[in-house]
Amino acid sequence: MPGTLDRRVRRTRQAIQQALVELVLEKGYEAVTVTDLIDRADVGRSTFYAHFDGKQAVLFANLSEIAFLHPAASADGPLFAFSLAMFEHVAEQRRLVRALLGRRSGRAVMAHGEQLLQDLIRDELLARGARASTSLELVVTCVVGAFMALLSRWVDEEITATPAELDAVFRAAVGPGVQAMLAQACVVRP
Amino acid sequence: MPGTLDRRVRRTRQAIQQALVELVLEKGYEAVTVTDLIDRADVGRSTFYAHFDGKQAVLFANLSEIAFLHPAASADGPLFAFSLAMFEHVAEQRRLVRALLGRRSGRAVMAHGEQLLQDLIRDELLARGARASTSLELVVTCVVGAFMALLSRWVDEEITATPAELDAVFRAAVGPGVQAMLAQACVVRP
DNA sequence: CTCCTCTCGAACAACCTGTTCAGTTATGTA
DNA sequence: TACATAACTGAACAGGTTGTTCGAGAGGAG
Repeated sequence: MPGTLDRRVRRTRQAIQQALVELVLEKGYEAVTVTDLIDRADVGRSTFYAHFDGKQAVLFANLSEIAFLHPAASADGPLFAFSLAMFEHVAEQRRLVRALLGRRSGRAVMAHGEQLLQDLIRDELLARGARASTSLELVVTCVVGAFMALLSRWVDEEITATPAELDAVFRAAVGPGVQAMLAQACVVRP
Repeated sequence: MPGTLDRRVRRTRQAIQQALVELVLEKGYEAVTVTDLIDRADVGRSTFYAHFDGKQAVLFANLSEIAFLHPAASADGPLFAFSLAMFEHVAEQRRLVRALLGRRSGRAVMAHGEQLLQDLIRDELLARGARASTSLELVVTCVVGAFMALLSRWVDEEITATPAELDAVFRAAVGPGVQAMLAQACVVRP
């Protein structure tokens, strides 16, 4: 009995979450209605609202199940080592990620993803000797923006590339600048 | 008679566009309804639909009136010279830009803004000797992402900084990486 | 001043949301 | 297996939104 949950509950939630992914891929997030969702999932209206507050809640439920979006920051190894691994994981589940984070999904999810990445990158820079400041926050924002933009256009298939290529460009683009700033920050430190 | 338009038409459109800005700032784009809009603008429902297809059309109409979002690419001067000017213009009209491009607005507008910037930056890199390729497209995406992220968080007042500071961080973050790639590209060229 | 365009305002069907409730399953367990 | 319970059904509901229609009236252009 996985998750100590009633089998019916598992089945229902699974059906709804699956339906959302399909529908987002077909019509885009905005166009999906709760009615669409319960029709596709073949679930009663009242049942739906017993499990979720609305379609956005389903979206977040799906998002939180993507484990590789929560890696830990590291001070060792190359800068932004998370990048390649993340692109590779995304490649494996491109369909799902596309529905959740792609152009056709909602803005709230995008913001959620950015938040995760923001914390991750800030931690890594702090671990590498940067000191907390407005300036650091700005740099983190740049790096997050660059990565998310790459990810977005990739899953939406506006650009074709391998995870390795994406990783290479990402680090080539922001790496040197960030490295230079880190060097400065280290000089300032004792 | 500016714009060869009936004064009533001018008044109506102006009222509606103004109302959208106010309402987006108050409630966020998603929450604004056409009914809100016509109440605030004090305009008949049928009148509204005589001018716009829906609230998104109003948003785009507003967006297209922001002239400084359409600068020209240049091959002279420092890399990404548009940056400082753009941040300064935005600072002057922060309220408007926030309503249009901020976190509380719609995703479609964001995409529109990204598209403009994408063309601008690609042109600049091409003018500086880069050759068209998938790789260039990836780099452009990174730069656009970094800039838009900075802009977004700034107008939403998640971070406090002067245009000069933003410009400095933006160019420090992506400048070195892009310069390095341009240098490589130039070696390859005749 | 006159004509023509624009606006008004109400009314409309169609859709979506979120809630309720009585009746019907399906589950986990004793 | 039998049963108490939790979950699901399905329909109905009020409240809100959208986009359209129409005749009457007001305002501008010439």
